[in-house]
Amino acid sequence: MSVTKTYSAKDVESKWYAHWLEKNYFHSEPDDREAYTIVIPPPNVTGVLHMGHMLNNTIQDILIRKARLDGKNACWVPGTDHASIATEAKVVKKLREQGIKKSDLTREEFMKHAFAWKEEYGGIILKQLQELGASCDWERTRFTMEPSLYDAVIKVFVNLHKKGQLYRGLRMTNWDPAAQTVLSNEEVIHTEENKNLYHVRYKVVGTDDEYITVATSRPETIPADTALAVHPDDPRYAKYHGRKVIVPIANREVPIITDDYVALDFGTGALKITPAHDMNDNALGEKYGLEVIDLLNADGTLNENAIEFVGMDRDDARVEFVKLLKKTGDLLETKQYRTSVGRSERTNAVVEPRLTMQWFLKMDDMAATALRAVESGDVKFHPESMVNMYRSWLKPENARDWPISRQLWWGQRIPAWYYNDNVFVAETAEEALLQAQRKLPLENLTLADLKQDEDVLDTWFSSWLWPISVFDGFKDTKELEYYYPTNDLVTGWDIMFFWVARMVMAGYEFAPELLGEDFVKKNGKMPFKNVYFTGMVRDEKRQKMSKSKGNSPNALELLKTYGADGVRFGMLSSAAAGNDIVFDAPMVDGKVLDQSELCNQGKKFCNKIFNANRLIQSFEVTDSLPNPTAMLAAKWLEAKLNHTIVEVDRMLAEYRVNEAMMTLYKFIWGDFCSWYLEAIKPGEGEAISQQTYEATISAFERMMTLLHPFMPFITEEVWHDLRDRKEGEDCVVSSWPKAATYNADIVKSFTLLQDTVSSIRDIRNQRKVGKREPLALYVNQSASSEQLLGANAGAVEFLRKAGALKSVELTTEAPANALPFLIGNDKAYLVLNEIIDVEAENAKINEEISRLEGQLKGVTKKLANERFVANAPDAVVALEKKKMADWTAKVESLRAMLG
RNA sequence: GGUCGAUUAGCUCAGUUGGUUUAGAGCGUUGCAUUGACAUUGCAGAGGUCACAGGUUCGAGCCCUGUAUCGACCA
Repeated sequence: MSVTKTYSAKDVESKWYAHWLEKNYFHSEPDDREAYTIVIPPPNVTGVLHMGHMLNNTIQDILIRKARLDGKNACWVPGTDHASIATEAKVVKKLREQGIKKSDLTREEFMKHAFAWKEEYGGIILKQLQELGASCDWERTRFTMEPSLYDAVIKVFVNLHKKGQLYRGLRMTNWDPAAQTVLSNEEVIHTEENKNLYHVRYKVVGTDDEYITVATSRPETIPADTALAVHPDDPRYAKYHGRKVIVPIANREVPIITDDYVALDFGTGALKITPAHDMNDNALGEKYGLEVIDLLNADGTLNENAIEFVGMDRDDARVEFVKLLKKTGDLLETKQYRTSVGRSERTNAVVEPRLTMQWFLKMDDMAATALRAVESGDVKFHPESMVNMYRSWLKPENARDWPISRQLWWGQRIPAWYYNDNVFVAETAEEALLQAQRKLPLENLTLADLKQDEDVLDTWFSSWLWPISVFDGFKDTKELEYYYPTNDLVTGWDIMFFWVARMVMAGYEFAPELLGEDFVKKNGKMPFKNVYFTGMVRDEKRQKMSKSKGNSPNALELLKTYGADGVRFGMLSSAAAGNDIVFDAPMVDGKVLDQSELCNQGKKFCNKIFNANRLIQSFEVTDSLPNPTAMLAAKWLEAKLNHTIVEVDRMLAEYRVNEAMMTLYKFIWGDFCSWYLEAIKPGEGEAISQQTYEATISAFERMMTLLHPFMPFITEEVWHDLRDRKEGEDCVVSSWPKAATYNADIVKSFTLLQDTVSSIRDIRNQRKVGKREPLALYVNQSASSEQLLGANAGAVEFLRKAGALKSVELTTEAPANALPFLIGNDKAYLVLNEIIDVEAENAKINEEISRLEGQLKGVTKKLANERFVANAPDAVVALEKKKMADWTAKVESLRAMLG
C-alpha cells in the first residue's frame, strides 16, 4: 500500500509517458490489421497550447486510444502548419529587433531566417501536447513547408491549372496594408466600431448654389470618386437625374447615377461612389461603366491621385481632408455612428478593399461536390446539426472563388513564370522555359528572360491537402492506400469552411487520380468518414477564451496544477459535441489558482481511484470460501460492469464522448467504490477470500482499461499495481473489455436492496438515529420478499452490514414502535428504540397514498380512453396496465401500514 | 438587415425518430456523520408549472405557428 494518502500526478505522468515512448506504442506502420487514422488539425507553427487545442486534442486522444485498445492499427499523425502571415510577421519583427529590415534581404536570405526561426520555436506546441498525454505517432510529425509537402502543393497547383480550374484576375480583394497581402473573406474579422459619418456637399453642375449632400465615412477617398448615386424613387433628388456634380477638392465632374442599391433612410440618401475602394461601389462601377481611380499604395498611404497629402497614411489623411473640407465649407456635419469594420485576423489592421491581380481557384464545382459529400452521408458530421452551417457556406449562391495568392515570402512560391503577358505554369523553371520556348516565336529564350510570380500560396492551400500529403500521397501511394480515407477528424466549427470543406474538396478531387477508380469505389474518396466538431472554450462570462483577451489560463500551468488527467476530465465533463464549453479557470494576475471546480472534480476522481487501489492492496487474502455477501456483491458488480460496457460502447459509437466518461465516473465512484467495496470490505482483523479478491481485481482492471482513453496516466499506474505485469504488458495496449451477457435480474434485485438501505439511512437521518445504534428490520412475508431475501444468498447479511442492522426478519404482522416503508411493494418496518408518533407517521403515509392515487387517476383515465387503447402501440398500453397494477399494489400496502 | 441555432434545477448540460410513473445527471447548496482506503470523504435531503401564448394529437420538454430573450454566422 502506498504510504501517501493522496495521488500525485506529476511523477506518474512523466514516468508513463516516457515509458510509452520508449516502447514505441504510438507508432504505426501499415500491416494486416484494420487501420484507424486521425490527422491532427495542424496548429500554427507559431502557436502555444491553448484551451481550444487541449479540448480538441483530448478528444482525438480518446478516440485514438480507444481504437488502439480495440486492436486496430491506430495512427494519429501530428504536425504543424507554416501559418504564412502569422509566422512571417513574427520573423519580420524579430529581424527588426536585430536591426534587419526585410526589404534589405533577398528572398533566399529571408527564408533562411524563417526556417531558423521555425527550428527554434516550431516544436513548442508539440512538446506541450505530450504533457497533455497525446498519443501521437511522433515519428510521423509533418510540417506544411517541409520539402515533400511543399512539392505536393506545387504539383496540385500545376494539376489544377492544367484542368483550367485556376485563373488570374484583377479583383476587389481584402487588402491587409500592414502585412501587404490579400486576405480571403474568412480572414477578415468584422466587429462593430464607432466611426464618424461626414456629410459633404457636392455642387450640382450648372447651378450656383444647389448641392447634393452625401454621407461618407471615408472623406479621404473623395479624390477617387467617379459618381454620385441616389435612389431612383427618392423625390429629394428626382430633379437631378441625368445631371452631374463637382467632386470637392478634385474639382472633377462626375455623373449622378440612380440605383436601388442606395438606402433611402441611411445618411442623406446620397452616396459617393469610389469603385477602387469599396466592394459595393466597385459592383456599381462595373454596372454603370464608371472610371476607376486608385489612390492608395500597398502600404495604405495615399498615392499621387489623391492630389493632397500624397504619401500620408490613410488614417492621418482622413483627418487632414476633414480639416480641408471644413475650410472650404463643404463639410456640413459630422455624426458618430456604429458600423461594422473589417480587420485583418492576423495583423488587426483595417482591411482595405483593393483591386489586385490574384490567382483564384474556381469554387462552383468543388463546392457542390463537397456539399454532396456531406449531404449524402459519405462524410458524417457530429453533431449532425452542423450540416446546416456547412450548407450555408457551400450552397451555390454563397460559394465564391478562392483567392489563393498571398503577397508574402513565407510559403510555397507560386509556380508561374511570366514573359510579358504570357504565363507558364510548371513544376520547375526549366519546364516553364520549355513551354515558353515552344510557344513563343523567340530565339535564345533563357531562364533569365522569365520572371517567376513573386507571391506565395495561402496556407490553407497546403493544409487542404493534409490528409493526403502527410502520407506523401502525391509522391507514392503505398501508405495512402493503407491509411486513406482517415476515420475521424476533430476540429472546431470555426474552421469548417477554411479547412474542413476544402479538405473534402481536395479529397474528392485528387483521391481518384492518386488511388485509382477501383480504390475509391471500394473505399470512398472522402478524406475522413466522420467529423467531430468541438465547441469553443469560453470563460464564465461566456467570452471565448483567447490569449489576447487574457482570459485563457496558461495551459502548462493548468496541467501542472491539476494533472493532465484532472484537466482532461474537467474539460470533457462539460463538453457535449458541438456545444461550447464554459470552463472555470480562476486566475489572479494571469496565474492559475487551484480553484477550478471542473478540474478539481477530475483531480478528486484520480484520488478516489488511487485510494480504492490502496484499499484493495491492503486486503489480506485467504483461501477460505467467500462469504455470501461478497459473492452476491461480486455477481452484481459483474452484471453492472457489463451493463456499463454496453452503455459506454454505445455512447462512444455515437460520439457522445463526455457522456461515456461520466457513465464511467458514476460507475466507478458510485457503484464500485461506494457500494461494492463497502460490501466486500472485511472487518478489522479479517481477511478477504481469494475468489472475491480475484473478482475485484478483474473488475477493477477492466475499469482501468475502460477509463484509460479518458484518463491515461492514473489508469496505467493503477493497472500496473493490480497484478504483476510482464514486460510489454501495459494498460495502453491492453484490450478493450467485451460486454458479456449479464443477468439483469441480479441488477434489479440488488437495486431493490440498495433502495432498502437508502430508506433505512433516510429514516435514521430524519430520526437522528446514528448508525452506531443497531436496529431491527422486519419485512412482510410474501413471495417477493422471500425471493429477495432468501434466494439471493447474502442479501440479509448485505442489508445488515450496509444498514447497520442487528437483525432482518420476515414477519406477518407489524411490530410495535416501528417506522414503515416499502421495499418494492412489500411492507417493511424499521424498529426504533423510541415511541413513534403514530399520527404523524400516518399523515406521511397518507400523503404518499394520495400522491400515488393522483398518478393512478392519470393512468386510469388513459386506459379508459378508447382512442388511447385503440391507437397506442400494444407495448405502451401494456406498460400503462403494469403501472396501474404496481401502484394499486403499493397503495394497498400503504393502506395496510396505517396504524 | 439576412440566415441558422438556442431557451429544461443556483450553475453546466442530457433528454436518441411524441408513449417508463408527477422530467434526469454532474457540480454547487442544506442537514447529518466520521480516529483506518479517501475531508480531495460518507449518507441523506431540498431544488424545475421544461421561456411565453396558441395549435396538432388518444398522448407534447420533443411536432407546428406566433411572441420574447440570447447567441452565432453572413452582409
